[in-house]
Amino acid sequence: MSGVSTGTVDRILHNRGKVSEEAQKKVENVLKEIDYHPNLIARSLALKKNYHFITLIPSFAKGEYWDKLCEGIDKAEQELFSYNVEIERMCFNQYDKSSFDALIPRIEKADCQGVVIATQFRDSVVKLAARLDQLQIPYVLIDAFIENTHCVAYYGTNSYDSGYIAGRLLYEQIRPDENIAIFRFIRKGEMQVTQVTKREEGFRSYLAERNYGGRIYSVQLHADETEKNRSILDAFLEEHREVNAGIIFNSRAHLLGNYFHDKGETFKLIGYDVIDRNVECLNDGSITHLIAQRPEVQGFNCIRALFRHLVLQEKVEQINYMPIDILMKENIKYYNNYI
Amino acid sequence: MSGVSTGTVDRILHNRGKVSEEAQKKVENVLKEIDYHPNLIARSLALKKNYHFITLIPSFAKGEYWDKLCEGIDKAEQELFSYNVEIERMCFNQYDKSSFDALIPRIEKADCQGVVIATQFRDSVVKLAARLDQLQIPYVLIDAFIENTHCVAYYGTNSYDSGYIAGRLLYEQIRPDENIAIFRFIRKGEMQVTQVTKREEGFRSYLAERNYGGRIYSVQLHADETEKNRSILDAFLEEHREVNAGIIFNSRAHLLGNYFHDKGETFKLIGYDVIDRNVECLNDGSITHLIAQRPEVQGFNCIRALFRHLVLQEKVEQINYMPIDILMKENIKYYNNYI
DNA sequence: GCCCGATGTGTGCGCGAGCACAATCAGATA
DNA sequence: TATCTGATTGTGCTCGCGCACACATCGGGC
Repeated sequence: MSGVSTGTVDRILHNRGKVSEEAQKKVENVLKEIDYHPNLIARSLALKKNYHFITLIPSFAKGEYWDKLCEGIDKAEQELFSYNVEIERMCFNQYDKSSFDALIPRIEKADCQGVVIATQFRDSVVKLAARLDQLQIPYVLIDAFIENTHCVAYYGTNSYDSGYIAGRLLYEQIRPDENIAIFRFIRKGEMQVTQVTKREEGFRSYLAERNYGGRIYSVQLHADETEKNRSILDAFLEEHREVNAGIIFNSRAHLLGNYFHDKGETFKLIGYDVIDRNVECLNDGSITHLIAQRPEVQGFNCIRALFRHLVLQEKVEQINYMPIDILMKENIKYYNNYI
Repeated sequence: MSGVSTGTVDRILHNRGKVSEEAQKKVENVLKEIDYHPNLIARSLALKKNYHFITLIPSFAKGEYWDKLCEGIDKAEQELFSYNVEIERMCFNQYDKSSFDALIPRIEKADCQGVVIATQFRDSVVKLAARLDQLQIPYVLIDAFIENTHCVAYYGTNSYDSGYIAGRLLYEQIRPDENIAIFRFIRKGEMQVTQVTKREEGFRSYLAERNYGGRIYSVQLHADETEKNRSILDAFLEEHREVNAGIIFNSRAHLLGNYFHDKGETFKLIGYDVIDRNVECLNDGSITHLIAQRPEVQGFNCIRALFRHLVLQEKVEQINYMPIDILMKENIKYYNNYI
């Protein structure tokens, strides 16, 4: 259209220089005129580049949070198959920082084009991020945002606000001076996750703003010790017969739900995360509300962010707070994986 | 790999016949061995087909439901640009069936490959669907599912259940015998939408199951007549001072929210749809809950369904109920357009 | 022995881009 | 005038696939 060869147009599009001003002008005019946009499909075909992404997330069992997140990653991988995007999944033990650290050298050697990182271990992530910055490998963070990094994108919820909402949900179910319980599961060697701390802060803030006048008991339970927990709970409830509402800030609400269900007692319980076992409790009434985000969407978006950044070269929003979803028995069945 | 030419492989892949059994075997073995999947990108490039989709939705103002839905459609169009997908938007007047009917011949003449239809006018949609079935043009329904059609997909919410949930949300805020109000906006010539009827059924069912003992008043208001409504509401609230909770089953909750806000009165109000004006009310406290679905996701998915069906030739789930989202002041700000 | 159609099989082009390399041209230099 | 040089510009191949068309082989009818 402008009377020059495709080679010249190519030079202009990618401004590789070596083009006369005259040609430049002519071509630019035509580009504007026809509102030219490169055909990304043809480009991807011609480039024939392979994209190797690595995901670094905690290992998981079927139906758990990270399993659902992985579903989203799988979906993204399928969808991007024809763009030669391949995803390598590396898992670490979320209760063992060293298992995370051990993966760092493997990533450096892997010759990958992008990394998705679950931010369980803040310091290690900062270290890894710095290394990736050096290597100019883009990365995406899931779960908690970490300021000192140059991540391409972050996907997670605002923990404080999700706790704040939990505050409202519980508060609306009790009298303004009714005592409540916060349940905690401690596992040997497991440190308190920031996320959980922040949720609790938000929760307490809401109650404080409402001038809530009850007492908040803290009940310590032990992961994987059902019998011991049973007696702790029995003792607690015996001592505090007036307490019939509580909250737990991680995804283990089902352990409590099962306890109350077995006992045939109704208790207003709020928990986090739509994992299969929590959903069962929601359905049988032993959990009243779940606060959640869509892990599948989160996983999908992480991969897509890398893809958009690298392949489509679009600008990706850096901080992406996931919507905070409120699930009850009545709407859980429609909480499908719309990706 | 199997010693035959690409032409033969092509014949086998598309089973166009004219292939010896021997060649067939050899090629199939290799295909299995390398787990062959066609490169959709290259295919789409080679086919160089243009896809012309038409959307048939009500006309809208900025920030309204259908506007948001259109955002999703825009997004899909952008994303599918390189696949030569083009979308023509046809709008009708949602209060005038004839405006819908008038578009039917235009669609028939338009030589399109797919249609998205908002199901305001059931009979007309059935007629159009039958015509499209004849022409073998796939179509997707939004809003209400209509049984007698062969739509490729349907995206919408279950109206009954979304009303049922509203029942719970309101019930939890009142005493079990406290009187409440259902507000309705009547517009001249506007017929009651099925969706609204179903929501009310669900709502009443919930209360009935709870053995709710209060009275449910029905308050008739008039769209576009603010002054008249003000006096109707003044009169109603004067007569029924005990009523301070209510619901409205369409997206016009903001009209009531504004009324209560102006009056400086607190009233527990539940409404539908995250449209801009409802969000303002949620934020200033004049609406307590909104029940919603993500219109952007819905719009996006409709187009994507046609794309997947026609271009990717994937199987698309026919009935897709959208999640029923519960929005409050505290979580509305995170209700972004994650597509 | 020749032409015929039927049945298999192979070849070449192009979709829209990227990229390496070849070609052209004007002016400077020997 | 012939050669060289640097600045431009053009050409040709490739990516993986679809498709039209050319080609080869074989048996049957005249």
